Amino acid sequence: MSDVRTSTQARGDRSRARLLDAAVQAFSAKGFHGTSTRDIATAAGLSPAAVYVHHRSKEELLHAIAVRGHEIILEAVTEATRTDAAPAERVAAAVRTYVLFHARSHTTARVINYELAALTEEHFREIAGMRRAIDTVMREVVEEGVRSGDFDTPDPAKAATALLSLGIDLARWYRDDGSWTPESLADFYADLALRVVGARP
Amino acid sequence: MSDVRTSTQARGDRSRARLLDAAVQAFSAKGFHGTSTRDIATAAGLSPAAVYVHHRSKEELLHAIAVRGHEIILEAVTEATRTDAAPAERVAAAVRTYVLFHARSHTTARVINYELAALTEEHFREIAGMRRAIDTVMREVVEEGVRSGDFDTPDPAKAATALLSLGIDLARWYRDDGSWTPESLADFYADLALRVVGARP
DNA sequence: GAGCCGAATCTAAGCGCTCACTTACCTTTG
DNA sequence: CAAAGGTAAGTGAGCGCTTAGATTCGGCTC
Repeated sequence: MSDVRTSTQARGDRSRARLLDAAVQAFSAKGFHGTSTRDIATAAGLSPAAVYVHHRSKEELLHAIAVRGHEIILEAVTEATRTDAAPAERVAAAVRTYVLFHARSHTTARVINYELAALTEEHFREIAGMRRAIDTVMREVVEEGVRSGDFDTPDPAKAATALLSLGIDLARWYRDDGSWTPESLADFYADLALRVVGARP
Repeated sequence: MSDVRTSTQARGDRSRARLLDAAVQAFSAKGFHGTSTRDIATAAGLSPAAVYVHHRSKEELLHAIAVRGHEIILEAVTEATRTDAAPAERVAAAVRTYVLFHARSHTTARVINYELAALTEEHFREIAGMRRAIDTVMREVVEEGVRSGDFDTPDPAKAATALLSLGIDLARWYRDDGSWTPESLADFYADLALRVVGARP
């Protein structure tokens, strides 16, 4: 095993990651169709052709970004709700986690929420499945709270949709240079989530 | 005055409107950069060059769509809150109006909420001003309710942002062929808004 | 009311340019 | 030397937009 810093393998891995990172930044700022493969290569410090050494196509870059992002979110939300705490605590934890991700990783979040129409039909269906899974996690916690009598809402499915909606839209308007921190937003939205589902005081 | 159906003037007006309409559909489905001027012209039943008879550029089409859409929303929300009803009723009316627009006109709403990055800096600033005005209307109703003691929320500005956020994101996920009607969503979100601002029962 | 003009609508053709992606080749490293 | 990383120099296709000119039509003249 050789020095990691000079290994060909490690160099390749680093370039691959730099390209993905550059693609996230560019797709977020200019959109998939507004970004050229030259933009991505240049931002990664490589020649235009280098994109195709590590990725099959521009669309495959978007797909990789989308899969990774949705995996992270699904795991985080699942983790947050997989406790034996009361429904109120679990909903608050799920929303807090979800909001923190969308605020802290708003660049990635913008790409994986707003650029999905540029995916191939097959890739889109794959991502749509992951999104349905995230939706299901949130809806089931709300439904459970309603069944147990902890929550009171006229429509648990709409309530769950609204909670996810708030997190997603956060990625659209959130600015790093604003005065609202991810943590203060997570606090506010966690409290708001309990109002939305009608959690008993 | 000649027959309207055959007048040159009327033909021109109709083409202009058809181009704008085609642009809304295309921008919504494929994004600004994913749409070609040929797409727009073809959808409007005209040759590619006809776009430039009625509009200066592709960006100017987007600008016209954005101005129109924001004018409608600002007027609707202002109208809904300009009554001497109690704050709770005014917030509910504003949210109801806002949600109805974003559900019924989700195609337009998608364009004017998600394609603004493609505007020139000057046009973007113009639209940003209109968006701030909409934000102000909503925030002021919430703040007034808090001052009068009708509402109870730890952060009126965040609450107002959340209410607008819900409406905007609705345009992203709403489908005409879904089972949720604009009216049922408006009802649900109006009730939800009162929970969010902590309206006294 | 026939004949014509000017303005507006619209298109065929195509301009210069950038796009995503490929090929043929060199370099680095184990 | 084999395998992987990387690039210079393209490819054809499609882009936004322009130009030159044909067509349409209301209104004016006599």
